[in-house]
Amino acid sequence: MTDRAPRTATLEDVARVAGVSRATVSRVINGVRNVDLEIQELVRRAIAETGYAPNRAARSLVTRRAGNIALVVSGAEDESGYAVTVFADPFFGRVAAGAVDFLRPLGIHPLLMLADSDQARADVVANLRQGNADGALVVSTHAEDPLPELFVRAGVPAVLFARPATPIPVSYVDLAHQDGARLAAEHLLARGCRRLATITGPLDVPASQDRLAGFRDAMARRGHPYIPIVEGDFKQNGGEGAMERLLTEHPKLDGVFVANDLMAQGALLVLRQHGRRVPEDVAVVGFDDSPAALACRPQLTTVRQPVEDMAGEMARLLLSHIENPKSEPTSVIFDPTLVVRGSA
Amino acid sequence: MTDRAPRTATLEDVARVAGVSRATVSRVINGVRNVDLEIQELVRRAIAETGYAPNRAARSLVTRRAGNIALVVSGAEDESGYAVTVFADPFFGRVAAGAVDFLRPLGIHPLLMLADSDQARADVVANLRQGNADGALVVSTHAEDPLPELFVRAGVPAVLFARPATPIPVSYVDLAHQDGARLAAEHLLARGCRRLATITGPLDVPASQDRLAGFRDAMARRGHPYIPIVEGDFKQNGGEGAMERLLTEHPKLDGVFVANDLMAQGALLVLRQHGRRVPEDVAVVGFDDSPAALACRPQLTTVRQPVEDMAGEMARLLLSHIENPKSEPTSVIFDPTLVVRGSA
DNA sequence: AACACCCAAGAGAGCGCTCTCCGCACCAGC
DNA sequence: GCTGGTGCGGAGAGCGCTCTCTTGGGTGTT
Repeated sequence: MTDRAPRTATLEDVARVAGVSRATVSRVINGVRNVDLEIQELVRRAIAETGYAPNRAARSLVTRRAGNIALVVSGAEDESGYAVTVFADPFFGRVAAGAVDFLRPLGIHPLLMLADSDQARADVVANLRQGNADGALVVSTHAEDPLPELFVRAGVPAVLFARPATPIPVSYVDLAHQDGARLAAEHLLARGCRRLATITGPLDVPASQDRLAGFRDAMARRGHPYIPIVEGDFKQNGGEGAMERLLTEHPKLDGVFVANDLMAQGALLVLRQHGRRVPEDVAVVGFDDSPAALACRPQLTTVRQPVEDMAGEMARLLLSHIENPKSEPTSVIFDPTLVVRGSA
Repeated sequence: MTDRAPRTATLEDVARVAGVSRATVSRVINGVRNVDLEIQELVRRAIAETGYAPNRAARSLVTRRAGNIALVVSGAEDESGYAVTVFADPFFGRVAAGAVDFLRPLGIHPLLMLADSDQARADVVANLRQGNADGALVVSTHAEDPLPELFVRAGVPAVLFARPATPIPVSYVDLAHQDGARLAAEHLLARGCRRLATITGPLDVPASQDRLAGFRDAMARRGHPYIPIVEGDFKQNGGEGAMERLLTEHPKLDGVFVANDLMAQGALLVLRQHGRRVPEDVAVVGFDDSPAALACRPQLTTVRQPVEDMAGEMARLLLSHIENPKSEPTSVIFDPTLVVRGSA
């Protein structure tokens, strides 16, 4: 090669310029231990002069730390050609935002990975085993996601969003879904609704089960043992279909608890089409407090899930597991709050 | 340390098990050059047996390639505490999806970075210089973003989404915004609208300027030299405000071209509040074909921007620049299409 | 004044890989 | 039978860093 690039400065170069040893430069860069203040200044000047930037690969090689973590979305393959629906989902955006907010001050950036097939999951695990990231934040789009198990088996530190459907020894953060559903139930009853129904999420997902159980339980305690339910899919379309059915089967209902905002948005649309005023004729409470809640008219009263904080906590847990690999799995459960807006 | 972990297998271990040299194992792993088929099989077996996973740091150290690329969102600081609004924006989600779709088959994962302050931008550049990623995909949320310039100066390969406001020698992909606006204009005129107006994006953004220019130009050519405009901010709220103003100042308008779907969604809401039927009284055309377009009622007729394909092309360009560092900057301009739905 | 002690700084090994350089074996050509 | 080419595999350097070990000089104690 005749025209090799002007090789970027190394520790050695800085050391030479500063007139000290490589080890000393390393020490001031990593802020460790007794280095004379004058020499520190000397080194710093040499770093500036040479435009030195430490080589992460070399560092990683010896520290056995990548300094990156993975943010993995795992689930079934999307029917559309693109991964669109996952990443464009504001829920995922909130997770990413929460993780980034927590990690950025630490100089850590998440690697975005999509694991929507067994092959992809194997690739992701291999990638982590190769040391491309020190651990993984996992968001599963479906119940029974095999990825967490794979991570556990490979000894890769991982933290999940939401309790796994099958218990495995892995840390996770979650929401007190039942409490959230209770909040919704109490609010609907308090505003005078008496003929209530609920649109649930996919019932193989623990979160859906919990929200349903919490709602039923709260209603039962208050003298409403029977609550009509329709199972949805957490998407707007599903919410529309479910609301149609509910309206057909229970035309006189006056309140609905919808297990997430996207479906609630659909439900609102259908209610309006059928000439029902919200909240006068039918009150609607959603779940999540996603951006969609604000795009609805009336704006959605909803159970807020502090997704960003939860994602931040995931990152915190992951880092501590990376730091201390033999620590026991933990879980952190967050409390939901009710955000009252126009729909109920 | 008494209880050191059972050190993960290295090339050396595989070589020993297979009874060959380290170099040979490396050759079969990287699929290079003449290795006897029998020996290949031997090595593969040894790899499986030892559960070997190559160490990326070691490889990166010698190849001088991270095998990662950065996906950077650069712009002004968010007023909310969280990075929420950026990542929860479906537009960003589509970019991420398009990039991931293109990169995943290549075994490359994007590093998610947020650069919302000068400090953060400096950190991002430093991170790239350290070799944490081989190049950057840049999405700027505002015009005059200083990040691209920083990358160019640091010699970091970068590809931008959208033409930079100030010309700099860097590759980018973009949309033929003017053509898109023309499509909207022609459609509105074709359906009989005669009193048209437009809600623009922030006018310091080239895309906004182009959409406005394209719309005005197309209208002028068809005998409508004057078009009322209101400047928006690309957000739903802004769209609502702008529509209010438009309705006040031009109560008889019968068609609006809104520079993005989010604002169009807001405009639709306001039109309904004011008792205008869409599309009968006022026809509305949006821009982007974002998921919001489907959440509107009526669903939004909009100019589709093939964001996923554009992001994929960004990744392709970036990879080729990484491959061939002295290649000239290029740009690729995509064509918009009109998606006709209910609103116009 | 002699010794122990401590702390700052250097020397040097080594992390796991790639890749160039070589050597060896085999074959064709004269 | 010798030379030259070719194809396969090994040896070994070296990527840039961290970190242990060691050295040397200053300080404190008796």
